[in-house]
Amino acid sequence: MQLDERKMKILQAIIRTYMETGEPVGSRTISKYSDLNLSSATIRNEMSDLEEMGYIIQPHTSAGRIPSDKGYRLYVDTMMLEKDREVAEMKELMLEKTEKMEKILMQVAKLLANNTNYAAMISSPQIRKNRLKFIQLSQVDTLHILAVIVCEGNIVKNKVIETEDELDNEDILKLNILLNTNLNGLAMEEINLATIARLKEQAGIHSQLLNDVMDAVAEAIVGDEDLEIYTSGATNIFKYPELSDSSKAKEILATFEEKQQLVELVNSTMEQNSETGIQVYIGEETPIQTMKDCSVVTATYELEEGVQGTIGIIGPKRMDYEKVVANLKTLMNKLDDVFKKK
Amino acid sequence: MQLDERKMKILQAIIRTYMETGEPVGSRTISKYSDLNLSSATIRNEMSDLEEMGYIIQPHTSAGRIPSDKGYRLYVDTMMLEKDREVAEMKELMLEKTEKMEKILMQVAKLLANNTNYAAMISSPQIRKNRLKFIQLSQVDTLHILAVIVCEGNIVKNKVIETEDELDNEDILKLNILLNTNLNGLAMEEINLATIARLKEQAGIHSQLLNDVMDAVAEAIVGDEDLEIYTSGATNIFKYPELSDSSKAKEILATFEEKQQLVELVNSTMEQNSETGIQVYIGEETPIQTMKDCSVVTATYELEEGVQGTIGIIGPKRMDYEKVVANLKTLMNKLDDVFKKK
DNA sequence: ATTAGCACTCAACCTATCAGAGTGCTAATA
DNA sequence: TATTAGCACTCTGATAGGTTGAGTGCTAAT
Repeated sequence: MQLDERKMKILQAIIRTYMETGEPVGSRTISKYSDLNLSSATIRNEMSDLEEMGYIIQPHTSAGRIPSDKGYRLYVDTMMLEKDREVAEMKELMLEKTEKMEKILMQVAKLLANNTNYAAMISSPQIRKNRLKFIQLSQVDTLHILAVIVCEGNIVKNKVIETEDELDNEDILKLNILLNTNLNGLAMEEINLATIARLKEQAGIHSQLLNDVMDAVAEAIVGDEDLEIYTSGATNIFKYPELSDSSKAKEILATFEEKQQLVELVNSTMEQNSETGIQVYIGEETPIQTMKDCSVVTATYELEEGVQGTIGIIGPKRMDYEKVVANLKTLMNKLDDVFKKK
Repeated sequence: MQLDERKMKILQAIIRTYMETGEPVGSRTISKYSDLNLSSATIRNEMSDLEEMGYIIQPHTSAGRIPSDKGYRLYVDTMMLEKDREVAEMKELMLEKTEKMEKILMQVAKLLANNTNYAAMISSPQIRKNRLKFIQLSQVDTLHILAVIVCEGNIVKNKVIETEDELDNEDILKLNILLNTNLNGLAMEEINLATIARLKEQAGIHSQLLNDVMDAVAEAIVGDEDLEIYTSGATNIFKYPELSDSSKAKEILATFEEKQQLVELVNSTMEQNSETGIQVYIGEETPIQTMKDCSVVTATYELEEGVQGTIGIIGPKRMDYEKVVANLKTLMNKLDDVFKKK
C-alpha cells in the first residue's frame, strides 16, 4: 500500500490532535477539524489503512487511534526536517569559572523545563582531547602537597597529596620545573610510559610523589569523572496522565534521581553526532530502558572546539516535537549570548 | 483529664499499629492485639478521651483513629528518650579529596534510603569559622591569573581572574608574598577594611586585581555557596499511599529536586544544636512548608571541630522513628570508620 | 469500672444502567 | 470508482443504587 499525500495529512492531523489532548482521536474529529473536507467515513477507511501499515494503533475496539512509535518517527523525520534546514550557526564561548557555570547550567535546565512543560536535563561540558596547560605544586604543610592542574580552556583541577617524606621548598621548585618542561601542551595519549619513566629518573627519590601527581594529571585530562548532570522539572511528568501512574512515574523519577543512567544517555548522544546536533528517540528507541514510554530529545551544545555537552528533554511520546526543537535551538543561541557577554 | 499509664499504652499501641498498616486503627484491633486484656468497649472509651485530649484524630465518623501530630510528638519524646541516653561518641575525621567525599556522601544517602525505605538527604560538610592557610597566585596566560586558596582542613578553591594590565612573573611573586604574609591564619571576620586598605597601598597599581583576589578569598572562607546536597530514594514516598497521590507527591518530589529548600532545612538544623544531634520534626513543625504531611528526622554529623553537615530522613508521619534514629546513629559510626580507614 | 449489646454511620465495593464516542460494514450516490 | 450516509455494534466512563463490614457511641447489665 502507498502512503500517499492524503494519508500523510491525516496521520499528521492525528498526531497533532493527539498531542494536544492526550486522548485517542477518532475519525469524526479529524473530519471536522482538518481542512481536508472529507467525511468521517472516508477518514475511517484511511485510518484503517494507516493502522494496517503500522503508523497508528487502536488501544481497544471502538476507541480512536493513537500514533505508534513508527508513526511518530515518520512525523519527526519528515515534518521536522522541513523546518530544520536553517542550519546551526554555532557558538564560540569562553568557559572559565566553573562555579558560575554550574549556576548557568541549572538555570538553563530550569528555563527549558518551564518553557516546555517536560523534564529537562543538561550535562556539564566535557572536554575531548584536552591538553595540559600547566601544573603547579605547592606546599600546604609539612605532609601535604597541593597539585593544581590547568588544562586548555582554563579547566582547573586540584588534588591534595599526602607525602611520605618531608620536602623542602627547593625540592618542590625542582619538581615544578621538571613537570612543566616535560608535560606542557601534551594530551593524555601523548603521555606514555617512556615520558613517565624519564620523569621518574630525573625526579630521583620523590618517585612516589611523582606517581600521585601523574595520577592527578591523568584524571584532570581524561576527566571522565566529573560529568555533572543537572535536571529540572522532573515532576512535570505528572502533567501527562499516561506517564503518571505510580509505577511508571516512580521508574522515571528514579532515573532522574540516579543520574548514572542519564550519563549513559549523554554518552550515547555524544557518540552519534548528527548534522543538526539534535536527536529524537521515540519510545523503545531510547538508550535508557526505563524511559521506554517516553520520548527523549537531545541536543549537543558546543562552547568551543572540542568542548561540548548535552541538553535533553524527556516527555511523553505525544511531545510537541516542533516546539521542543525550536526551544532547544533558541536556547543554544541564548547560551551563546550569556557566555559572550562575560 | 489525666494521661495515665493505660491511656499511654493504648496511644502507643495505636501509633505502632498505624505505622505498620497505614490504616486508621479501631478499638477492636487494639483490644485483640495488645496485652492489655481490655474489651473493645473500654478501649473505645479511652480512645474517646484521647481524642478529646488531642492525641488522636478520627478522619471521619465510624473510621478508626490515627495519631495526631501531638500524639506523634508525645510518642517521640517519651519512647525515644528511653533509648536515647546512650550518648554519641563522635567522629574525628579527615576530609581532603572532596571528589572522593562526594562519592561517600552519595553512598551514605543511598544506603540510608535503602535501609529505611524513606527518602534521604545529606549535605556536604560546612566549615564554620574557617581560616586561611595560604594563597597562591599563578599566571595562566598573559591575561589570566589563577588564584588558589587553601583553608584550614585543606579545603581548596580556585578562581581564574581576568586581568586588565599585563603582569610579569615578578609582579605575581610580589603579590603572592604580600598576600601570604598579611592574610595567613586569618578568619573572615579578622580581615577588615584596615587590612585591605593596607594591602592595596602596598600593591600599588595592581589594586584592581587585588580586589578580585579578595573577593575570591572571601568566597572561599565564607563558602556558603558550595553547600552540596545529595539525595536518594525520593521515590520511596510512593510506598506510602497517604503521600503518593499525585499532587502531594509532586510537591515533595519537586522540593527534592529543587535543592534550595533543603538548604533551608540544613540551616535550621545547624542552628539548633540539640544534645544528641538528632531532631525530629512532625508534620507542621517542619521548616519546609511543602513537607507538612511528612515527618523529617535530621542529624548533625561532625568530621572535626567546626566541620559539620546534616543528614536527613523524610518519610510519612507514621515513620518508624526508632528505626530511623537507630539507623542514623549506626550510620554515623560507619561514616567514622570510613574516614578513619583512609 | 468494665463489659456486652445494639443501633447507627460511613467508606468501599460491587453491580447495573446509560450515554457517548468510535468503529466496520453495506448500500446509495456523484 | 471514490466518497458518503446510515446503521448496528462495541467499548469506556460516569452515575446511581444496594450491600457489606468496620467502626463508633450509648445504654444497661455485671
